[in-house]
Amino acid sequence: MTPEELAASVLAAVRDAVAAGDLGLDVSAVPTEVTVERPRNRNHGDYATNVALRLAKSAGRPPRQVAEALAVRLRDLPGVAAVDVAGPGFLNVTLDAAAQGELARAIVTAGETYGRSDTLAGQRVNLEFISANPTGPLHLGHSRWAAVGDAMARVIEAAGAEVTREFYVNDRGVQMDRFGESLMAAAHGRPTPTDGYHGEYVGELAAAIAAEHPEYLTLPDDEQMVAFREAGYLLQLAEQRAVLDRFRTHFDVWYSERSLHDSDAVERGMQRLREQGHVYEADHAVWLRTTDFGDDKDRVLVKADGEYTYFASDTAYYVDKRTRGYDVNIYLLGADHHGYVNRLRALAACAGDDPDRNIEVLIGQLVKILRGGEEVRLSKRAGSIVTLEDFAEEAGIDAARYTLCRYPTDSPLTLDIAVMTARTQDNPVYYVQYAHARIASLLRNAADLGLLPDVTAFAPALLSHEREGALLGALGEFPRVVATAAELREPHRVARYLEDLAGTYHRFYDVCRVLPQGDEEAGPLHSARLLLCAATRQVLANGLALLGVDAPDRM
RNA sequence: GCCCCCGUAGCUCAGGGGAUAGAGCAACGGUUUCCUAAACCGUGUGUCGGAGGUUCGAAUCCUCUCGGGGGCACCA
Repeated sequence: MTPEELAASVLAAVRDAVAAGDLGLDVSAVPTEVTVERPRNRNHGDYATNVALRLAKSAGRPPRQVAEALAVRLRDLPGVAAVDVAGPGFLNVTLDAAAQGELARAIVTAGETYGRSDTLAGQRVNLEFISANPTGPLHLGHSRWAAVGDAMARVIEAAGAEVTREFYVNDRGVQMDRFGESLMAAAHGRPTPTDGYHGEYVGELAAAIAAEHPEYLTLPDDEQMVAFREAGYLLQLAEQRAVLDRFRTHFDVWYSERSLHDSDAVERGMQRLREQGHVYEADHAVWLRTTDFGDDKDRVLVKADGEYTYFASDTAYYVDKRTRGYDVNIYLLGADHHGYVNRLRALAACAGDDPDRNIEVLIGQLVKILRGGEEVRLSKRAGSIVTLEDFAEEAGIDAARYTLCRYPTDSPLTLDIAVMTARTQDNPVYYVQYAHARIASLLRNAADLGLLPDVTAFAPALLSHEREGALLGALGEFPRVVATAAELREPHRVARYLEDLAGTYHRFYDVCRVLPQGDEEAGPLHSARLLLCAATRQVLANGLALLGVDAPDRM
């Protein structure tokens, strides 16, 4: 029996009790769902629900009395061994071993689909992340979004939504020109202009472009800057894609800011806002009255000189996403962009949308990096940067992705490069991967003995050991963990769950011998445990896949 | 000045109203004739920054406050 099935049964018991008049409640007071959780303390049964405590007030009865009325009904359920009323009014449910053990069969049968749900079914989600300027290499800050954003996309998909991963290419504006000027200066051996880009990559890029196109060097300055800018842009963009590709983060859409302007998307976006009545002119500029929706000041769309602002691009881009049919538009931004939250939400409202439903701006705190106890500053312009490429190579892709994914993004992350690289054996990713490899090895050994996990010849009631119960309980949590991670946009929950599951497995393994020893004949318990191991391997693999981390068969 | 994030064990951090607040690391000690010891077991630590409030119940929600970090543009 899965926790979901039990929750449904508890809900049915509530309905039944209400219908029978046992709770003094009207049918309308029946909750739409009840929570069934695994108590930390095993003395509190396999599952516990607080539904009686929640209903007590409106029922006007002591919680324990409500609980008793429900307990009577739950005790009759097939698979339920015991129901106790405990503490202030908790219902503690103990399953019989067979009902619990059935889960192993269900998981092995479901295979790669175990953990998926329809929690977010029907939603079309656009998930935008990284969106770095194509003016330099991706750095460690981008790495966090590369890992988290990709995992988030996988998790949301697992919950049944349709997800488009999108990278917005900021290929227009002043920064691009500064980039072009910096390349041109470097190609001539001149010092980097004020506000230009530093760093070795600028010189390397300039040299590569000059070698490929020596004729650029004799162009008039204006044309030359453009030539260098465009060549540098294409090279940088290609490099970013290649680096992300190796990091296993793939985008469905690379959306160019220029293309917004080349099409009539910007004008269409403006039109949409005008129709909604939030656009006005003042001081020769065109403004959007974002203060109508909680922004602390209005924003300029068209500057007095007639140029569109970056915010105008944002507006057009948002409207374009909506036009492409995305109900939920998620922006994963760094903390340095947190000032954008209100204006983006206001923008959605100005476009006539619901900012609580159509747009979600998630702010991720920045990553600090320590090297030798000193903070390494990250800046494309400063030149002293840890690139995504270097980081992934130094730490390994699995360790890099996993480490970046296992923390909530609203907490600042401090990574010591030395810890990531020199002490990799302490990294939780290896703990989880090791559990997978251990089971894979066990399954190989079993196959050598002619034993294969078999869902047809499976005796679930034999899985009655305490550690088997703990393991089954942990396995049953997986679908809810994934669904919650998807709803809250918190993929780190999957990582934390896997660490817990790996530990639970290791403790099971330590006590419960799976394969026959010596000349011992293989019996039903061996088979049952083997299937339990196969189920665990499946969940570990499914979970690691959600994080984009390998599940190795050997370590 | 206004806004956002954080404050939990010696360190790094989990804990989206539930029962006695957890894990890893670090320290000390133990476990292997047989399935991967990258594992497991044991020993100790907490004014959950502080003060109020909400309620059957608060680390969790609300208000205030202290401390740390980040952000404010007709820049991108």
